[in-house]
Amino acid sequence: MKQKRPSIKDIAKALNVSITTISFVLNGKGEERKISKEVIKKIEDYVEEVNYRPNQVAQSLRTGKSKILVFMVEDIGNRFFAKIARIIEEIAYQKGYKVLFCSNENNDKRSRELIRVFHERQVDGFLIIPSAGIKKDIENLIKSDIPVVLADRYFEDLATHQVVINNYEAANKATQHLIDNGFKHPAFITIDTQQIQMLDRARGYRDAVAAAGLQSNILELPFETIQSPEGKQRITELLTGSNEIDSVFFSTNYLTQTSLEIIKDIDPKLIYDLGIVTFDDNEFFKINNPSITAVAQPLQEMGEELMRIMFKLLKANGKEEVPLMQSVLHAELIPRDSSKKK
Amino acid sequence: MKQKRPSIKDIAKALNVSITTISFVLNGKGEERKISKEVIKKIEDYVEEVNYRPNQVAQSLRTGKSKILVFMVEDIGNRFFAKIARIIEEIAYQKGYKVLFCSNENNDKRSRELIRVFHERQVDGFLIIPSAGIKKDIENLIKSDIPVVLADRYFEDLATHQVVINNYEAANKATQHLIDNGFKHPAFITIDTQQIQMLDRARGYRDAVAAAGLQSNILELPFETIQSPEGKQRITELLTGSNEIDSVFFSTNYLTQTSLEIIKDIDPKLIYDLGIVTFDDNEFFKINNPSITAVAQPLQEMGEELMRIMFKLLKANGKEEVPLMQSVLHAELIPRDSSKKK
DNA sequence: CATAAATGCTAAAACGTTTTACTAGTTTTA
DNA sequence: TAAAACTAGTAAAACGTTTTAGCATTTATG
Repeated sequence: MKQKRPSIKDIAKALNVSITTISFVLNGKGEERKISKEVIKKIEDYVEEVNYRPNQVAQSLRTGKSKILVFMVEDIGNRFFAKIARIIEEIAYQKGYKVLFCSNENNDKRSRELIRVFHERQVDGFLIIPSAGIKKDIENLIKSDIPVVLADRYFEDLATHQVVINNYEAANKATQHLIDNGFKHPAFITIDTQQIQMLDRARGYRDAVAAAGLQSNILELPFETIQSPEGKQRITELLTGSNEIDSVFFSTNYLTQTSLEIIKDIDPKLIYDLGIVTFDDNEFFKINNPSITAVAQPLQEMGEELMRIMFKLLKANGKEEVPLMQSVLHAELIPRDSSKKK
Repeated sequence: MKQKRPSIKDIAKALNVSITTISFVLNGKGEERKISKEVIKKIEDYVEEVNYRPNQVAQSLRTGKSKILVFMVEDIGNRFFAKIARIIEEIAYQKGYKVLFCSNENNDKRSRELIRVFHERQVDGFLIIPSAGIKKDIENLIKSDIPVVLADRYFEDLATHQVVINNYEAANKATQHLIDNGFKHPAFITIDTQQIQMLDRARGYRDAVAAAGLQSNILELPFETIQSPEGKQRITELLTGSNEIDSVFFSTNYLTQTSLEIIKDIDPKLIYDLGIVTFDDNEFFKINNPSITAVAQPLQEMGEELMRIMFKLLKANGKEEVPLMQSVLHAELIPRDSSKKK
């Protein structure tokens, strides 16, 4: 038979003390509240014996804290986000927090909905990789005094705690790397978005080709079309068209993935001729033939930094004013075979 | 200024009705409880106006339901689990449930800890990819009348609701496929575990080589050593040793990943000679040179089936007896270049 | 020796819901 | 026309905690 978990009340009855006393003891305030050693011992022993665990829902209702954080990403099925998620989970658990993950599909409506739902659920903090159009919502969230840390991207003229990488510099170097290796016509394939990290990467590319006196060649694909025939068509056109592209820099992992497929479809040998650099590293890029040069984001560091900031905010507890915490981490170019001039 | 969210009590005061009435109306019991049209309208309008949202924590405390499910996997950073997670998340959200993901690292102690923590948090159901030694804990969990569905693996002589694939058959066919393609010495690399899905895969392999009158050659690596020099050493030995291995069947994705690296290290050309088949597909296997033959698990279907069962259990609500629901889905062999005899 | 302070505890309110049991008035039934 | 049944609600308990305010005793202080 399923038997009810003991509550603080049951313990009180069994030990003939008040629930107040028990609560104090359980929360380590026994000494402070001058509860005698014997009573403390008695309570602790009994709690141990019946394996009492406080009901966290009741605690949440009373204290307004849930010990739950939310990590909102584009797609938890995507390696980049999943890896960070794993790191965040680990750190959170060590501190007694749980993490709810959710995917916004880069969609503003969905982001809004998710923020609303979790706000209602009294989560203690938000770690958000925001879609482009939810600046207002983020602002409101922050106004309601709940800890919010943005990752990967941010909003211009909205002061937020955030952890990003040096996108401009990294993209600039990556393009430079292609140029240094003798490529004369590096193209840039990216998604059509106003997200700042993508704009920065594009700027990095443009400045690098301009500095080298080369011509810039950018293909911007709408997010939705990437997997579609239309998107594939446009990539194919760029690669086989009349302009003499000799190398490509991809702004993000899923573009690379799709494009590598297309490149293989066009001609299995093409990949040996084309210079390739991609944003976001992947175990398989190392294995691939040829191995793929990548800009590796410091996932571990990003997760740690995000949580460091989050815990600072949680500690401050909306009481004291905290200075803005904004970290810019460094992504590292990992040169491999795909960017060597053949 | 941060202002308190309105509670049901505030509404009651504003409209001069009782909180009971409001609760009934909000829960769609207005008609049933004979609340007049006017009052219903009045309440609904006001609720809309002040954008009232019930406090879910309070609801949980009162009803004992949290509308939160847990999906426990080995490692949420692993593609296989992350993809299923995404599918589960999607279905859950549609039904108003949230999903907490957690990684047990294939570790019993950690699994236990996680189960305990979430049980305390009153989650409504568990979707679990269990580590090998937590049979007892799963049993207890089920006894406490909370919905539990296992995925990917199960326990012998413990009747659980579960969704698995036809591991034996799939492994058998995969090995057969190598043999059919002319490989005479297929090896099997797997992890050293008592997990049933791995044992089934091993059986599938053994039976296939035996049926063909070939010799079986199995390398079992402890889970912890896979990324370590020791593990790499043993894989290297198998591949370069005196026994004339001409092909390998990998039992799981992370083994393949590590091994492909090793193969590349041994000799970049080796991969073109070696026959390779792996369990678990990956976007990059299609792209790889040569493309890698894989046994693809039906992720979408697995997620859907898991949730179908979970919702059945949630609906039954521990009241009515539900028949055991056990699904065996079919993994599909996707032949690619790596298993063609050269 | 009277008062003040410290000691060791407890009663009860509060968090925001759901739900059971009830009520006062109106309508129907026999 | 008295009793039964219905209508349109409401009061209050309960879920399991935390926390404020307070209450007897005992000990210290002047």
